[in-house]
Amino acid sequence: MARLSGSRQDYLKALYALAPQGEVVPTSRLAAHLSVSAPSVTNMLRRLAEEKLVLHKPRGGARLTARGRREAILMVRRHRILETFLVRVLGLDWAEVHADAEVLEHHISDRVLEAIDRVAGRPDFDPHGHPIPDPRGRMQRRTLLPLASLERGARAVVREIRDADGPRMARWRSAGLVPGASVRMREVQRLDDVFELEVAGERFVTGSEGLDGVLVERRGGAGHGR
Amino acid sequence: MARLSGSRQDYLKALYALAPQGEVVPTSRLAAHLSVSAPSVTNMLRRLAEEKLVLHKPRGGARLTARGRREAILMVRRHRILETFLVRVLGLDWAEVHADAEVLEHHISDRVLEAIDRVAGRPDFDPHGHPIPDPRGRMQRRTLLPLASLERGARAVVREIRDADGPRMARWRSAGLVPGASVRMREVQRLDDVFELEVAGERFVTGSEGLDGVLVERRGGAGHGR
DNA sequence: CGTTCTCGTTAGCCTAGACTAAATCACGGA
DNA sequence: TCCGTGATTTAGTCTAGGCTAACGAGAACG
Ligand SMILES: [Mn+2]
Ligand SMILES: [Mn+2]
Ligand SMILES: [Mn+2]
Ligand SMILES: [Mn+2]
Repeated sequence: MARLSGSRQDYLKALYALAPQGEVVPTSRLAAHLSVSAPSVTNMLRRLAEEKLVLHKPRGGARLTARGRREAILMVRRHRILETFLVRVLGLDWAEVHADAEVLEHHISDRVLEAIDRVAGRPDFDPHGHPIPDPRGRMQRRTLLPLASLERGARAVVREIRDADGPRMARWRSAGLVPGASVRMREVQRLDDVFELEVAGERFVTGSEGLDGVLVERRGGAGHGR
Repeated sequence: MARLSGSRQDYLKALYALAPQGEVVPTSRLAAHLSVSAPSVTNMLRRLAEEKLVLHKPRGGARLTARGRREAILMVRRHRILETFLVRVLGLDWAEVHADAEVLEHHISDRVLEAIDRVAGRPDFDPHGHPIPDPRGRMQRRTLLPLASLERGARAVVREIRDADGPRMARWRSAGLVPGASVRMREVQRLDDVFELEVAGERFVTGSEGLDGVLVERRGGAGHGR
C-alpha cells in the first residue's frame, strides 16, 4: 500500500476535523477549511473515493470510510505528538507551533515519530489540551463547552484551546487561559457581548469573539449546576 | 525570494557534493548521483541557470554560482544538524539516520532548525564526523586520507565515515571504526587486497572495499611518516 | 577524413494537484 | 408546476518534476 501523499493526508484530516463522527461534509466546507477551490475538492474526492478512503455521493458530500478515518486519526496523532515535542523538547512557543507541525506531520517516518513521542514523555494531551490518539487510534472523548456558554457564577476548568492565530493564543495565555486553569464567570452581558471572568484570581473582561475556541469542563462549586 | 523547492535543494546539494570547489560537473554524473534520468537533469539545470543558481554551458556541464553554493552549503548544514539531533537527542542509530535527514532537511523551518541545533548542543561535527558549516556557511576544511591508503605500521585517527549502506556502517562501528578512534595498519597485502588493522587494541582484517569511506588523519608514532 | 560511439539535448508524454469559467443539478418559493 | 439561485461538477489550463525515444555534436578511432 503506497504511502498517502501529503495532500491526501490533509484532505482526510480535514474531513475528520469537520465531522469526527463520520457525518457527511459538503464540498464547500472542505474547500473553505483547506483553502482550495471547490473543483479541486471534487477532483480529490473522486480519487480518494477510488482508493476507498472516502464515500463520495456526487452532489451529496463526502464522508470518511473506516480506512479513511483510521488514516485521519493517525494524522491527528502525528500532529499532536509533534506539537507537544516542539513545545516540551525544543522549547518553542505554545502559540506558534501549529504551522511547523502542519508541515512536519507529512514527512516524519514512523521511526522518528516513535522517538519523538518517547522524548516528549509519551504525552496524552498536546500543548493545547487536545487528547492524543494512541497508536491504534483510540482517544479519550470528552464533552466540553465553549467558555462563553457559562452562566453567571459558574465555575469550570479550561481543557482545550483551539488552534487560532498566534496573537490571539498568546493573549489567552497571558490572561491565564491555559489548559488546566480554573475559571469563574463573574458577569455575563449577552446583549453587549461582554464577559467578565476570574482566571487564577485575576479579572479578565472580553467579548465572546475573544473566547471562541476556549473549551471548558464545568465544575461544581458556587455555580448554578443542576 | 521564494523558497527553493525540495528538488532544487537536492540538485544544488548534489552539485556541491560532486564538486565542492565549484568545478564543472557533467550532466551524467549529476543524473547518477540523484538517480534521475539525464533529460530530467538538463531540464532542471536550465531552470536553475535562469534563477542564477548554476552556470550551465549546454554540453559543457554545470557548476554552482556563488548563490547556488551558498544555498547548497546551507542544505549541508541542515542535513548534518538533523543527523546529529536524530542521534544525540532522539537516540536513533548512527547508521540509519541518513534517510530521515534527507527528507526532513527540506521541511524544517529556520526556527525549528535553530531549536534543534540548540538541543543537540550546537555540534561542530555530525555523527559521521563531517564538519557542520556555521550559519554563514563557513566550515573547517581538513585533508583526510582513505584508511586503505595507509602503509604498514602507520598510525592514524578516524575522522569521517562516509554515508554508506546501513549494514556496512554498522559493521564499521562494531569493528570500532568510529570518528575519533585510533588505528594502526598492521599488515598490507595490496595484491590480495587484504588489510590487517589494529583498532582500539583489536585486530580487524578486511578488503579495501570494506574500507572505502573511512577517512583518517595520519598520526606520528611508529609510522613511516616522512 | 570519414565513421562511430557517447553523452547531452530536444520532443513529446505523464501524474499530481492546483486554478478559472462554464455547465448543471436540486431545492425552495411563487 | 416552474423558476431562480446557489452549490457542485465538468471542461480546459497550468506548473513542477519526472520519464522514454529520437536526434545530434564532438571526440575518438580507423
Ligand atoms: Mn495544531
Ligand atoms: Mn498538514
Ligand atoms: Mn547524511
Ligand atoms: Mn534531500
